[in-house]
Amino acid sequence: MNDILNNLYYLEDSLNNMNFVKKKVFKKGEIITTYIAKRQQYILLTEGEADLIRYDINGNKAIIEKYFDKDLFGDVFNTIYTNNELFVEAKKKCEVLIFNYEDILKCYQKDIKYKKVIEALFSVYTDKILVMNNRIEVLTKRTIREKLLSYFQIMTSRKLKKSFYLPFTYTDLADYLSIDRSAMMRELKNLIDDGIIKKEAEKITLLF
Amino acid sequence: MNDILNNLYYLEDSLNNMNFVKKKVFKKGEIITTYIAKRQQYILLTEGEADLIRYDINGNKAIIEKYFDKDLFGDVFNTIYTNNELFVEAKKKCEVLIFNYEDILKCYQKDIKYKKVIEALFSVYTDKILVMNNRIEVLTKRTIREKLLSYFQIMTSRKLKKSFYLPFTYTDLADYLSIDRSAMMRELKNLIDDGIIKKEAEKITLLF
DNA sequence: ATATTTATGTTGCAATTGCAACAATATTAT
DNA sequence: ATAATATTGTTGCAATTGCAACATAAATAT
Repeated sequence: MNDILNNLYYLEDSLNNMNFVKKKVFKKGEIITTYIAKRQQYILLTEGEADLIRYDINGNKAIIEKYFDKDLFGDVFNTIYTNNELFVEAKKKCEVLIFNYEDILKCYQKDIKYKKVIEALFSVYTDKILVMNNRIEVLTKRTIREKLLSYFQIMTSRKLKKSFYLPFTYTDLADYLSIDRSAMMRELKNLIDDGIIKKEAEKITLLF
Repeated sequence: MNDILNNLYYLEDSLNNMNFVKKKVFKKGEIITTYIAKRQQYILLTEGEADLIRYDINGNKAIIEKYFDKDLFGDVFNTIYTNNELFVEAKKKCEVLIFNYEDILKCYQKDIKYKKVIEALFSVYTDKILVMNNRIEVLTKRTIREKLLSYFQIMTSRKLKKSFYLPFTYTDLADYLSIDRSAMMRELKNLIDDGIIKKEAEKITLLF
């Protein structure tokens, strides 16, 4: 994971020195970008917090992804074969670097020292794929219990310990697992009663 | 979609002319690669059919992905935070080209004409992400009916027509949607009875 | 041509899940 | 400090789903 972060810091530094990269600032509530037109645009969030939002056919708003410091997003990462509106909204004041695919490759052509920039971009793709693989792994589990355990195992397998802190609220966890919150709470209680997990506020410990 | 295919044909041609690319042939049933060690290896399946297989903790075998002509796979595309065994097994006689990430970047450093190779690789990543986005979109739907309709809409939104042919059996569709097959059949019947879809063998037509 | 395997279609029943509705905390805004 | 908002925790009940167990049809192997 540190590799990815290192790459992203390198990416930010490099981008700051490239003349085709635009720096922009958005206030809370402003739309940073939409994914209606495909324009192979990358946006690196250097500071702030933003949500990728989708409105479905029924007009229901859903938060698809959350972006924080050093997150890289753009239409290429969220192509989907539906015509739902997708856009990124600033949740706080946001500072971003905007650039596009063609310019990145051109800069590499001109100067071989930018190899690491290309590598950093590749690592972002790989990381997105990792995150999505994890999500699919969890979502393909049939029952709430299996979904929870699958998620817990992924969270603990990154490190040696059998415990971890939830990176978001229980309400959000239910959203992430795409299950009903109250049903999830009930199943968490079952897992505790069965001696399979321990739960102290946001800290989950696996007992197997 | 044709862009991606063009890119892949270009990739195959280019790879054939690169000295660090190894050509290999596997018989049916042989293991093409395992994903136990992370080695940034890419494998282009030039001919044949292969399955990405995972054994979970209970020893249950699951087919995670299916590969056909011109599919590119490798450990980078299937990183996940669990220690389940992952490997690719040839379902027919397979011809593959094996190469790795470092060599590809090196070759670009030496000769700028390989820009298109890098582009082709990027497009593979983007395509994988598209496929995964679609899968997640469908899997996050709560009910079987919503899952089916979401999948159908993705299938039809690629083209103007309201109908399409299932690319796999109904049994596999249930697996893809991660739902019980009989429950899915029942819900398909409901959708037909409600006049929402038409179903003729593998052909599905949306009536809305 | 026949046997074997795989896929489709159907149904009763039990288990799981989602929904609604609420109380109790905790967090954030003014 | 107080109000407003968001999160957590809980439960009865109805609806959906998965399971098991079939029959039938289609595809594949011998």
